[in-house]
Amino acid sequence: MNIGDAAKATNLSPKTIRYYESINLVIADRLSNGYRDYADAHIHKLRFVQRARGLGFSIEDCRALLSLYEDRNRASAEVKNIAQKHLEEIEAKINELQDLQETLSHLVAHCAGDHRPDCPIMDGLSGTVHETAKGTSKLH
Amino acid sequence: MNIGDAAKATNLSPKTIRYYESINLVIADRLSNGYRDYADAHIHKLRFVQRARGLGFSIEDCRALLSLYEDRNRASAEVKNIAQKHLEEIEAKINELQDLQETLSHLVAHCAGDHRPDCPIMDGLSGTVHETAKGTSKLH
DNA sequence: CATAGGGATTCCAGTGACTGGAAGGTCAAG
DNA sequence: CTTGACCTTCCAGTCACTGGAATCCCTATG
Repeated sequence: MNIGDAAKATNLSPKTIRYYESINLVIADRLSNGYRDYADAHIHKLRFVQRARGLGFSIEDCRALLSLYEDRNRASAEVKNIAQKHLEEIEAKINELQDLQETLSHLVAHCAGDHRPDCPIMDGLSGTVHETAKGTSKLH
Repeated sequence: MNIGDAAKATNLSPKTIRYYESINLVIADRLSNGYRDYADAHIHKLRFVQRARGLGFSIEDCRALLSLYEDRNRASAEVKNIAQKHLEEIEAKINELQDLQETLSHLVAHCAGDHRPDCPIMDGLSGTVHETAKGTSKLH
């Protein structure tokens, strides 16, 4: 199975599959013409990574999860540990974004949004206005 | 005022301030020795950008907002438009993350997390298990 | 006056996870 | 034999910085 078919089978792009190989995540065999060759085991690994990425795991998490996936003697505790950490990061980010949402939606709600220059959003950004007791939020 | 003091006054790093200048966002004057020189107007702009970034606006949004900030004849509608779009992106991302959180927290909750290899998280990632009717989520 | 330090300057490279595009090799069909 | 669809590699760009190297400038002290 060549890379195009592997792409269809995994819902990844050929580019992404080549990228995964370049970082030694999933390495295909090669045919005599230099083309990559994908067997079922490769497809399973790629689909595994595709799902893990879809759940927001980083590539390094995927690498760790993949090696646990291949390990018949793994402890589920190791898997759970990775997933738990990731879940906490997601929850932290949700909280961050909800804070931003709250601040922004208030500003937006109070802006007339007409031809006049007066604008509570601008006032908020320029510090004209008393800040809410949040501390400056940082994304990422 | 040189860049170190400007950094303290704006809660940005000198690196970041130089970066902002390199992308023509906030351009300082120069002293005869080549040092950047920051006047009050520069500091106000930098603080404005710092707050906007803190609310998650992209640099390009900041650029647009800054030019509206400087425009005495702006229409608040333009500001609101930018903020509204950004707010919608934030809300979309919150929804995405909440979907992930739900899926992940279920998987994590059902994993024993002990020395045994059996693991519902792994089952979920390997596609062993029936998927919930969500469609594959994509992060960005 | 030499020197030591703490600034400042520029430029290059790296981050994460791809994606786009160029230049070229391979294969099956007509 | 040509066409077109595929494959290969490599380089560059994304976003918003951040780290680090090499060099320069300013002030204070011995």
